Amino acid sequence: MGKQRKRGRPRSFDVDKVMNAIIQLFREKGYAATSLDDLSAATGLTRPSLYAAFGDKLSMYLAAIEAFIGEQDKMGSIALAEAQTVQKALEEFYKAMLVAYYSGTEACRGCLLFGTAPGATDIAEVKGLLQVVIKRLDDAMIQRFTELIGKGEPTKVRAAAELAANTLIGISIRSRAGASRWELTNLAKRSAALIASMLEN
Amino acid sequence: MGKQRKRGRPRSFDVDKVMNAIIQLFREKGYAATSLDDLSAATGLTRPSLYAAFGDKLSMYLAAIEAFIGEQDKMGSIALAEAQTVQKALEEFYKAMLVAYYSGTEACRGCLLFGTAPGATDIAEVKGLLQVVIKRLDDAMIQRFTELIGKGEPTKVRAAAELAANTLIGISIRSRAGASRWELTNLAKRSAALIASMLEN
DNA sequence: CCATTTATATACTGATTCGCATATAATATA
DNA sequence: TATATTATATGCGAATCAGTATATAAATGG
Repeated sequence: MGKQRKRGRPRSFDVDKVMNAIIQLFREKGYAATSLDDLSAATGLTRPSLYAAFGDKLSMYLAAIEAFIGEQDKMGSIALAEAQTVQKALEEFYKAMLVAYYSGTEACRGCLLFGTAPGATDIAEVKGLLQVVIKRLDDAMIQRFTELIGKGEPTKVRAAAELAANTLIGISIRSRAGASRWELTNLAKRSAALIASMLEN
Repeated sequence: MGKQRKRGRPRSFDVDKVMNAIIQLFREKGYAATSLDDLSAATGLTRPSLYAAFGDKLSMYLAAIEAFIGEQDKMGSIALAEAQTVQKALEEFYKAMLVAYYSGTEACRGCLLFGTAPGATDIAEVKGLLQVVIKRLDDAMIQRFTELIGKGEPTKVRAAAELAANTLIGISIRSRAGASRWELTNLAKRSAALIASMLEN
């Protein structure tokens, strides 16, 4: 059950490569300011081809977010799971996120979701997606913290998890404001150390 | 030196009221998705009147940010200055911010700057303004913390200040994702308590 | 070789975009 | 009252927007 050729004319492009170009463009200009002509130019595909492959503009944006966040989730989960102290786990987690945030050109920085979705929350699907991802981030932090320190005060663990999650959001926004990778790497280290120290006593 | 009438035909509208309507609209839909027709409809002014009073669309957006942030800065400074412990100062600070974040209709929530500017950083002025405000926020936190606790470890104070600043950014984004005011008030209290406790030892 | 199926290319549509040109209205000054 | 000055109203215009209709190309199945 490999990939037996489908019936009609085959695609002349690589879907993943094109999706990556779409991600970069939305990441650079946000949802509303990105036109289908921009997307067409950046991908080398005509508008009808884009429609056939990804649907309308909103569908493309949502798909781009899913793809971007899916990759981030994967990398983040690995980083959190492998490290065996809270400090190290957070350090590695932020480091993994920063890899993506500083990929591509200087014009597109930060997280596609945290960077551009808050400016498009008038679209219900975007607002919902943002909410879901934040919730998942909070939960992931709470879960890993409790695994690593054993059951502490639940309120304290929750507060620390929220600080850790908000630190990621802050890093996203700061990267879009022009902060350097080095600067945010240091911020991440300071935050990781302080949050970890709070959970020790 | 009062307000002696100017020469020509007088304005038929209140500039502050109109600016407030502009703020609400940009806060709701972001920069790019807000059209001059939208602004015209929301303010009751014709496009030429808007242009005469506020310049082009970008100028209007930047002026709206300055007005919104100016008010936030004022309220935030008061809250930070009046409280005499780190925990109370942060609690009052976030509380003051949440007043503005949850003003207006349900459609427009959160901070005009943190909510919509990161999605418009392809415009240099917007990116610059975002950077400046974040820097000011960091500095304000560092300064007030050192005033309240006396000179502690500079790195620790800085880290705590960054956590406090990122907490505000996180609250902004969360409010746009649909979090309730009550929910974020509690998050703010938990964060304030934990950050304050870190500075005590 | 022909029919079917899928992808691409060209070109069009009707709506919306921002900004301005022109004309009119309302005020102060001379 | 006449003139200068500023604000508002109407409407234009060139560009861009998202989405699609039609025609052509490239593959498979029979």
